[in-house]
Amino acid sequence: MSLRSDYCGTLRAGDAGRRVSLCGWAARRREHGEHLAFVDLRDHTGIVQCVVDGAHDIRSEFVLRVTGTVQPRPEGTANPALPTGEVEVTDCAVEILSAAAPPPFPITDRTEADEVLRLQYRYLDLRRDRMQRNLRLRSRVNAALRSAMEEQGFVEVETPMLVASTPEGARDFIVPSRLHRGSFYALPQSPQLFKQLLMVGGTDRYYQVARCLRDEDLRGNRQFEFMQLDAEMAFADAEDVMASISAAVIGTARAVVAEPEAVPTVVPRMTWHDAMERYGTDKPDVRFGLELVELTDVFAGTEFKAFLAPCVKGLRLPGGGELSRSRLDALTDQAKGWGAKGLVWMRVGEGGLDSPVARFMSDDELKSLSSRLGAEPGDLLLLVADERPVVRHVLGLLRLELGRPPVSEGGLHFLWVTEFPLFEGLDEDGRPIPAHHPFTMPHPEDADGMESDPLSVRSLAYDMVVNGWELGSGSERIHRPEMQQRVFSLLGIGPEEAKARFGFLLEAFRYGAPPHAGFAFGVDRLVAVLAGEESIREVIAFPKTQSGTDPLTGAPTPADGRLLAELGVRVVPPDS
RNA sequence: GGACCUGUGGUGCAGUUUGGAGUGCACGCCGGCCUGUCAAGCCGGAGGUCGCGGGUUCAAAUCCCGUCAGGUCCGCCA
Repeated sequence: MSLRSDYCGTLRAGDAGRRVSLCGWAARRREHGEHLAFVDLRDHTGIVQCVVDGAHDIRSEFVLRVTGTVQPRPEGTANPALPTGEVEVTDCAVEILSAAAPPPFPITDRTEADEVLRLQYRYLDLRRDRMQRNLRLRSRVNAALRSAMEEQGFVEVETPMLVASTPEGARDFIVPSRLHRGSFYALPQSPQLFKQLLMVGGTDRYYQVARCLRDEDLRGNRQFEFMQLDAEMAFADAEDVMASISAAVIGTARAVVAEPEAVPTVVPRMTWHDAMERYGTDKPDVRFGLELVELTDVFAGTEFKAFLAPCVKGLRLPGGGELSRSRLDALTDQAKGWGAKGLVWMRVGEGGLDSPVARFMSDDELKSLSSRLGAEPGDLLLLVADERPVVRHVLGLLRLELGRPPVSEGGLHFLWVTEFPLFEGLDEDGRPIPAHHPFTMPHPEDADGMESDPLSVRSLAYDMVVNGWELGSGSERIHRPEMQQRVFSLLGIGPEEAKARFGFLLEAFRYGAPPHAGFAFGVDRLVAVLAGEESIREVIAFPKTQSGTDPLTGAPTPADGRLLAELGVRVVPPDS
């Protein structure tokens, strides 16, 4: 007989009478004297109660094989809290497969141990229901994504991990070459250039569940290494890509969530401009209101000097009049930290607005700002005046601070943000800075003004957002040398530099590049949102801490001196 | 690079504002009792560098300075 006949959590009343062999960990032990004890045996499917004659040698987390008979529990002893609660395993022979030291923290979802401790003993942390659920959800998401892409005729092609460093974008992780001393590989930030080469290579529809690496500061939803569903389509435009990606993401979400019918079938769209004006961010969380309201015109001729600014916006927090003065001061400090010169707050009372600055404003101004914001007694109004980008940024962050629900609440609100600007600003030399990468196609309606008014040119780039998280982004690519040349010259990239940086791609494009467009989105983030987790660390088996260390393995570690010598690498010690 | 929060037996917390004996709660651990429990119960016990270093003080978990680790966020992430 094999070690195991059934999984612990699967036994039901219908199994009564069966002789079974179960394997798992001793989750709990309840002794009732020498000859009766209950052992809760746990595996990834759940827990089942085993009735044993003496359990004194069994300790928490011992690995057991229990052979016994499934029986209905005696009248009145069923446990409705357990899926297996109507049965128990009796007449048990218990075999201790492995003893176990007491775990450093309880293996239960009931309490949450410190995260460093969890990471240090990740193999114990992973035994918990929550983590098993998350790992299995992730596996199903990967499978569903792959099958959605395959069904649409996409072909998975693997691209190299050791690639040439290109100076754009994030900081590269680099790997020294032993055979070419002094030269380095970079680990890929994304397969961007390779997938465009695959388009030239006639692949037509490419996808890859690809590991990407970026040496930038970590966050709750950012790790050094992360997984992207990367895709590119030949003879396709932005619409084709958005349709394919929407189908894959919606299909996947519906395949794995508890209530598939609650997942919207269509992904709504919002322009970048709308998102910035109404939500102050390019990844709006549309699950709640608190939208930003335009007030610039209200204060066009105001006596209140601070509001004689290029932009004034406000938001209304219903019922926010309750906020204490110290909380308002804290919000003001926060707003200043985010770059605002100040924050104007107004409590809406029955008789009017209560605010330290109300007396500097005319009755007309107070009246129109109230009606514009829809102020009701008991509300709090928050106003910021500054350059437009600052106002959006600060109020956008305040909005999240005051209203953002946990990521698991309010359902899944997917959103396409479209018509991103091609350039995000000007550098010191007055040259435009690309918002995406330099192969992004300008919006055809705006391309004429590219040289005269670059900052007003939209691009054919689009982001997918869910519940305020940027899931991923993509664009239609430039495939014609003339257009690529125009963008490069705007960016001040001469032919020599272009050749040095992307020569192989430009060379490839000389040999017949199909029009193409693509997308890439973060699988870790999608899984986290689907799992209702605020941090992608909860859906990664072995993540790193915010400072990029792994408490389990101790990575990163100093390199062996002989190895360094072989690579021709010398370490400069940190300043002492 | 910056702001804020956290660090107290194995675990999760309280104690820190207003300095006065390592004081408390729950879990776990060890031993004993217990034949229907299921977060079992009862009795007993062990277990502490209050993150670390310095300072103030008669006296520091508590106040001050520094530092380390972790987290959240801003910057950064084409």
